[in-house]
Amino acid sequence: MNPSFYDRPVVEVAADLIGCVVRHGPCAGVIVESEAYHDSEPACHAFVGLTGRTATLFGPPGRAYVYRSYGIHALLNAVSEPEGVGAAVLIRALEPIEGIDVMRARRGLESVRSLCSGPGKLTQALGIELRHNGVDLARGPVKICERPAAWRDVEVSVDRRIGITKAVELPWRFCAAGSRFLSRPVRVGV
DNA sequence: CATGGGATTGACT
DNA sequence: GTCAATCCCATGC
Repeated sequence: MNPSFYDRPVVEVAADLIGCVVRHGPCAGVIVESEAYHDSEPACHAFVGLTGRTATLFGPPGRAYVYRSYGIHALLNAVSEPEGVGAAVLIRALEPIEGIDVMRARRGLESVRSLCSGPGKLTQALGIELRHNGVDLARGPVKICERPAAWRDVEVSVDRRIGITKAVELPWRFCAAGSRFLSRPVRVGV
């Protein structure tokens, strides 16, 4: 996927990434859940401005932003919008499609449904770590590729973001409608 | 230089 | 439902 794909409003990118494929080595999965973050709202790390931590977020679109959460988990984001704007799409869940036995070994689990059903889970399953911060998602080793044919016309549901304490009202969470591989169900009603 | 707060998960009541 | 694990980094003294 070209950098131009990411050089757009981050909310559009987040919605369009549903159905696309994340690859790392022998493992791959279809993105079924994503969230948008933008430096104009306080839930985004880039809200504090340009610092050592947020440099990747303000960098060129189409790179990976990987950071450690709660001291334990690595979370994968796709940097979006033009260079100079701090914005990224958090990849929150995948439907595993390749390298499932490798994922099982890394996660210590059998259930395919639980391998990638959360932002910390999918990085563990694919072997994505902090050292992948800044890699070009078009070149790898961590890559994001076009939607497979079966996902071309996937229906996307919208919801509020999960696990944040600020700007909770923004409807910036996107899910593949009806997917069984989400980190949490889509909230019905509002 | 010390401190505190997470874009989470899994284990346990 | 509750709660601890554990590390990076932004902030403030």
